[in-house]
Amino acid sequence: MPELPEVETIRRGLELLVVGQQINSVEVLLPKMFIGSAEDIVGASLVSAGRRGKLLIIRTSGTFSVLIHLKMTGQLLFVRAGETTSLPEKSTKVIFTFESGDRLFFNDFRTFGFVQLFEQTKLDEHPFIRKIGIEPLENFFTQSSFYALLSKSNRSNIKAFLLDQTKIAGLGNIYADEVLFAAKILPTRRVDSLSFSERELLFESIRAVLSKGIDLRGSSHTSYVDVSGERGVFLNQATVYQRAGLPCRDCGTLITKIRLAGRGTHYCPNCQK
DNA sequence: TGCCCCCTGCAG
DNA sequence: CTGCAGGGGGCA
Repeated sequence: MPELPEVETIRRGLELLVVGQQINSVEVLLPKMFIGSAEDIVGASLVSAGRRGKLLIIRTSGTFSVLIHLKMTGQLLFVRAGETTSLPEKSTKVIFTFESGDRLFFNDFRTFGFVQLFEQTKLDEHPFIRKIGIEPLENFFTQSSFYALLSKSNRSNIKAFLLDQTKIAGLGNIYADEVLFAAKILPTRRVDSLSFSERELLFESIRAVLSKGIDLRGSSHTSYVDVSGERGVFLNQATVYQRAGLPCRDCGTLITKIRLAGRGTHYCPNCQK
């Protein structure tokens, strides 16, 4: 499931492989997943690949930018002109073909994701972008800004807080569980019960775990791959996610799994307090 | 604030 | 064959 580290890995791939290319055609195979008129970007060149939380924002030389959300099972796959490929396949929903003959395939078997064309001068007014919270790896994500956010959510549990994209952008279920293990905090803890030192360690853990996720090119639990089709290796080092019933890497206690905030939630009942 | 829904593949 | 996987919108 693409979270911040996976989307960032894809963004870097797009920057390397498709930025600078001119769009020759856009083939939409499932209309509900493409918001806007494909012809509006034909002939435009891609000028940058950005990211806000889990949303990719590709700017073009024309009027429209291309927003892409991968949700649960979206993939963006780049194929060079003339390269042998099994694509498109049945999960392929949109195909971008460039002037060079290179192609970018948007695959999504559960069809939760979307591609949307949006006027670039109005991006700040985009209803979804407006709601996205602070970028945890940017410099303006400071301890004081984090504490201010926490103080506005006293009654929620810390796991739900971390998953809320309107507060901190980019954490999903995998990284939320991993962050809480790193911070030695139980996912069920109420925000207002966290001590100052716990808040401090939580702040550091968010940045450390997400950075490590990017370094390891993301998590490939099910369908995540980068634009070159490579899987990420973060989960090889996961401490709790998908490790229910296995011994904690630190203390050997068996990892527990519960359901919280509508998500499978994994933690070490000994290391996390 | 929490639960259901969108949808499909696959584990049990 | 049922239920789980979970990002995010919508609703009570």
